[in-house]
Amino acid sequence: MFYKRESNKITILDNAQFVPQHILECGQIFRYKKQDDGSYVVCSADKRATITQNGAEYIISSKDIEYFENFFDLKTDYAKIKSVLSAKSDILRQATQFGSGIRILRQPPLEMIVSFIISANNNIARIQSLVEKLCQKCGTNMGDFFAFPTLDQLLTLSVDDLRRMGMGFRAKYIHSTVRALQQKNLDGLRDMQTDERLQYLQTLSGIGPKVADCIALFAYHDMNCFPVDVWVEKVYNSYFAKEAQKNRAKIRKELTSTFGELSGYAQQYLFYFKRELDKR
DNA sequence: TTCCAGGTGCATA
DNA sequence: TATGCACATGGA
Repeated sequence: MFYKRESNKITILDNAQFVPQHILECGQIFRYKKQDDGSYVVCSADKRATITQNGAEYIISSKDIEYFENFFDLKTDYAKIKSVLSAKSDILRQATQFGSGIRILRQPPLEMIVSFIISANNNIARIQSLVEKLCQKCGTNMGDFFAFPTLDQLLTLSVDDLRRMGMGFRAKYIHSTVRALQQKNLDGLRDMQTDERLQYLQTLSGIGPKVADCIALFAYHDMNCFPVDVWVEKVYNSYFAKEAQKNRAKIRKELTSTFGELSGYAQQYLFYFKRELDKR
């Protein structure tokens, strides 16, 4: 075990397998904040945790510690995954080294569905601010933070309410999708095969192939998925393409056939690697 | 001012 | 099946 769980905290003993910056800043979660002292506050559904550093160790503190043990996917061996991916190509070796502490979070389906509808043609800073506005507008006040809204709470919002928050053309997508979800048990999607799950998700308004992949990956931990966005397009054309390719379906097909059931992991290492490098 | 952001939906050929 | 364009908004 690389971590120790107690009643209200988890101590990460091996920081080669857990780096908060890598985990939180690789684009899979929008509800986190870095504090002035370097610690992080992370929110998911109606739960909250803080991550602080103590020498070579990280401490995750929360009153819902079992939830966050699962949330951070602590039972998966990422050393093994990185080792397999590194052997695939030089760029994967570099990417897994660069984002060595990445872990794919296990997040609530409803929160991922709404958040990634908001993500369409949007930038990460703005997605974060819109998700936070949504929580403040109709999520439960937990004292020191606002919970992500429940389906019932989301159902109280009109298209105009959503527009006033700044959702733009996504307002009607969210409005329509939360209504469709009244008839659906989102936990039932856990038992589906990859294609069936993606197919269902794409029947929802505002969800196309890329957003469906993100939801499957971050809410259902389906590692057969490889979301292709502008950044993955850059990754593909920089490191994998024989000739320039803009067709995202073709890019996805080739990359999933390269990485198989480790696709989701590979996607996050590559996304984080390319995006951070281009920022500099 | 113009461009761009973790795309999708819809019309057209 | 494939391509092109509109869609809101705010930061760089």
